[in-house]
Amino acid sequence: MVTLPDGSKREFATGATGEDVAGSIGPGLLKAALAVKVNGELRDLKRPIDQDADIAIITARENEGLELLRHDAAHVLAEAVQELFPGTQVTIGPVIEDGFFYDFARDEPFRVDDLAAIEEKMREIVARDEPITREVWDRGEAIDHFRSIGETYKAEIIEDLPEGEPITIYRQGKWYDLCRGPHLPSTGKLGDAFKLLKVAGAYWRGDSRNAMLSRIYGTCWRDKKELKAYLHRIEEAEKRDHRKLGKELALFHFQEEAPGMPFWHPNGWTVYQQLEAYIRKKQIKGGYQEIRTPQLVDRSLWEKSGHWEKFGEHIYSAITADEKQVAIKPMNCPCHVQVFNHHLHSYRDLPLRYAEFGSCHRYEPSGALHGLMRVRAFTQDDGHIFCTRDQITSEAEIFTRLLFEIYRELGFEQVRVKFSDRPEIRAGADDVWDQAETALKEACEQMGLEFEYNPGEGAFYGPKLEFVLTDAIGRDWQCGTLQVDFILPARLDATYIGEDGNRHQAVMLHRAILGSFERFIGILIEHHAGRFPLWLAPTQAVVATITSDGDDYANKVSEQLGAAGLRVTTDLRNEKINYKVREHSLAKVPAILVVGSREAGEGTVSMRRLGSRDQKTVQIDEAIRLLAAEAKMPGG
RNA sequence: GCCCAUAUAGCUCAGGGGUAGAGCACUCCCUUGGUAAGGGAGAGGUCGUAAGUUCGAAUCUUACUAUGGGCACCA
Repeated sequence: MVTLPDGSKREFATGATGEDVAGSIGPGLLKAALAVKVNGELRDLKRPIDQDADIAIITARENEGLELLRHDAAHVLAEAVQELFPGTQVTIGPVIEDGFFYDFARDEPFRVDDLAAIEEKMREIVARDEPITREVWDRGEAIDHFRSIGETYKAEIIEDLPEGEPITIYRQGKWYDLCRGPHLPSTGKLGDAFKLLKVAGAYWRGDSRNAMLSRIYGTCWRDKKELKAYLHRIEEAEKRDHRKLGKELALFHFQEEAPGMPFWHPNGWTVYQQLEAYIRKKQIKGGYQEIRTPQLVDRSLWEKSGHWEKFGEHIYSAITADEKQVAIKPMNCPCHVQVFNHHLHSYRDLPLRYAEFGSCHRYEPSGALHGLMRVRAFTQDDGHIFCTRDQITSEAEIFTRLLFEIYRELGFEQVRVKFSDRPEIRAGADDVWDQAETALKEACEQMGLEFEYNPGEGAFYGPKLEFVLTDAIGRDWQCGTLQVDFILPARLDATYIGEDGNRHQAVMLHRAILGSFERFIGILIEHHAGRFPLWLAPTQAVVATITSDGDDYANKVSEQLGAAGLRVTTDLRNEKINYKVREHSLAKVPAILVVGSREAGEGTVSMRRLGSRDQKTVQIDEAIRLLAAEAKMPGG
């Protein structure tokens, strides 16, 4: 007796399979069926259902079905590879977002050029429509078997499976692999909506001490249409790549002599300065005092803070003429403690909120560099709040409100919060951790802040909140952070005089909203696809003439816009207006003000906004009013 | 740092053992044209760097550097 999702019940003989159930409902469903869900557990279609159960037939329409397709694509890939490249060992091949990959162990890594032949072989295997069957093997025999055929990685995987876990082997044609399953009934069900995308190296078990395997990535969809849509989506994302736009819009560049360190050009630096001015305004309003600390600080301070030992390999340093070693600061916190410590503080002074647009350098591994997103020279919108333990909750709350306000004003409505608590390796006593975690959690609760729990992911000195925003095309970026720290104040003796007249150790809250200006601007570029809102746009308006008769008038208009605080340029070139419009549109200038004899006669401009083919003719004053209002920095 | 790929004019790219090519941009000339490329001419590169093979290397080999895609890393 089985119960279908619509509540109806059907009777079957014992040993009936998912296939039988699907077939009894209809031939269409039988054809589309990929697997069956028995009491919530996904199973092969051909596996007998040995009890009364709730049954759902899974087709490609369900996400679970799509995942099955991807999983099978990985298997077909592995079969193809082993057919074409005998001696290659298989390891693992999971489903990932939008596709799958399979890691192979091979002396010669795969090359991009190999993909076409492998994909061709995969299509052949699909065409063969090999039935896929499930077998349960004895554990010891399985290990011996895989070892005997030279599949040492598979043998190792089986050895690591928990005792009692059935060892299932899936066979398709002559090929077979250890797999938990379930799988499609046959390779033909995979269809043709898959594509191999790239090769990559990947460490066995994700550990850089292990051998590097050769990974092949692919994507797989329900049909060709979905595959095409996916490939289109990737292309669209590439169009907003901040490195491409950075070049096109003349925002910044990188060069070989300073890898990972951006050279900001006038356009990019304008965006930077606007963003900085905005954050400065918000932070001052939010009760922060801005400070500035040195770039070069003697090694001894970093030794005392613990950074030299723990992060030494990331620190740039220099030997001075008097043979001292100075570190180019990789972070600002120790310096902020120096400012705090320079005066004696009463509990009445707390909380004390210091902010610095702190320029930091970190020697990041070469392979980690990525445009503005991962750099070696960057500026944090850093801040440290010195407070008492009792103030952690309220300070966390005040900070989080500020952060959400800023994200919203910058156009990011969707923000997730992750709460990371004590890691295995940590400093400080457990009762201190209890207090820090409780305080942070209370702050979240008081604000009604929902968070994902990220166990064991905290900093070694304290728990933290991480703020992840979602951009216009749905990608997540972790930007803001709030970290509770009891360790650094202890190491660097940050204290205050309490009500009782005794010295107490201050608590330090490390916090950033943007994270780094470089990275955040990269995110903004991609979020807006290069079309910055007016307040951030490097050039806000261009006044373009139709003929040289309009030059004087254009200069006058331009001057007035400039006087109103707008960033404006004038295009008097001997070019057709079509040409000028095209060029400034490609440069993503938000407003093109065309002036000809008509406008000059009427004291108007013909305003064309980026992204629109329409234009409207307005008085100069009106144009200034409209643009100046829109160009206002958010947040009052 | 590790694997794979890439590096040719300001940009985007083609070419390929016999001493460099296109389009755009740039300069000059003609054109004064109403909302996404008007026409003509010219200038511009020791083909990422360094070795090697060769009569000859931008082209083949190796190393290095940077960049890209991943992996590891991201305090």
